[in-house]
Amino acid sequence: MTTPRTSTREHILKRATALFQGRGYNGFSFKDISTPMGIRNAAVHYHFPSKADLCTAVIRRYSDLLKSETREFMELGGPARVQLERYLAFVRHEILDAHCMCPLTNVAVAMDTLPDEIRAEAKKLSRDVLSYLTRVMETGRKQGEFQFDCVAEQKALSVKAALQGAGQLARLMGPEVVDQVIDQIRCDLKI
Amino acid sequence: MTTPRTSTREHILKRATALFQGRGYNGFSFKDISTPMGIRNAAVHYHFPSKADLCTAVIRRYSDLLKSETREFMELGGPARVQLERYLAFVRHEILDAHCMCPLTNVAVAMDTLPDEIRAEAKKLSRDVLSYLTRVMETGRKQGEFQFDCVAEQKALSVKAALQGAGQLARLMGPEVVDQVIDQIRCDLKI
DNA sequence: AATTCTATTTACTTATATATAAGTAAGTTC
DNA sequence: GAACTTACTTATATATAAGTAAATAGAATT
Repeated sequence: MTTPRTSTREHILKRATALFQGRGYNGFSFKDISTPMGIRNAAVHYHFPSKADLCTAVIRRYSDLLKSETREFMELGGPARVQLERYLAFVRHEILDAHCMCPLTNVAVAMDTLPDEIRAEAKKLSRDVLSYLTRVMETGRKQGEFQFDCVAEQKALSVKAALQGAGQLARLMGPEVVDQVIDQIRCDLKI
Repeated sequence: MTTPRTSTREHILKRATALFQGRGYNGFSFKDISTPMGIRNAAVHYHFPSKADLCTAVIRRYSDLLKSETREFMELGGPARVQLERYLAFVRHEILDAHCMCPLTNVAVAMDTLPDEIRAEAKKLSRDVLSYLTRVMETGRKQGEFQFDCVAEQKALSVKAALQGAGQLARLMGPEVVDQVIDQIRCDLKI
């Protein structure tokens, strides 16, 4: 072959991401990855011995992406509003352009059918996302950018929950749902 | 057998409901229903020819349950706060006691892998739930029970989205999440 | 008492899943 | 240029899925 070998692994990971986030753990098979790529199932197994390995890598990758998106703020601070908008744009893109759910949704749904590794990786991700959003909320309130009662952690949790739900309702009721929920989040924060 | 035959169908439906809402469409098989019931797969197929039929019935059943829970209010009106609390208690029970997701979540996640019938049934359900919640929000605001800006429909959508998300995050982060999100919903409505 | 209907089992089929073993061509290292 | 590694392939094992056809047991009907 003349194609550079190193890209195959990354290519598999990209397809697996789209499938895992798009259909859930039990909604796709190795064939859905290998056939469109023009390779064999066994080639996928070569790079990722088991489906658990593959999906763990998918979640870890998502986690890394999120960390690199948020690192700046976590280290330097800055306006919370900008950070929130950045996060909302990221979620919006995932739902509307990539037609993907948050991995947390897919893990939660199939929870009882999943290997431990995947559950653990998703729990880690959920803590990271929530601690990030909590800090955004805290900072935003302290700097007078947002207004809300109750604990910042609880507000962050509710925002995350609403966004996950929005992704699901969008599939059933249409894409406009996403912007409506995002708008309501802003509205409830008095932005 | 001496067991009354008419109950088998209902028993299947109950197990299928727990499995569908608990693991998603692609997360269970006929065996998961038949084996614990001490019957054969074929017996399940007798009552529900295909998995699509079975799951459509599950969603329809949920829909009927919801309708009977909400009919009173939709016909007679009354305090919106009472209705909202009733709905919240229903959702809370589903998540914490039955360990079930909303069927809308499970349909949305597996959307691309599902037969049309199921999708159609879920779309119907989503319209029903949203029109009910929208009316609760409208009535609540009109009667001065709730306070919120923006359109009632949008508020209803956001509440529903947050509750769906809460069910997912609860599996990853613990059951307390549900009450936190519910509390925030009340808080944002100034209840 | 014979017949018919209902619910169910037995015994399959077809399809697909994840995974592994064994082999190989091409590149890489010493 | 021999040994080794990378990135695959073919072939196959094992299991599980959804679904069906035919036989049958018990209940209800005539």
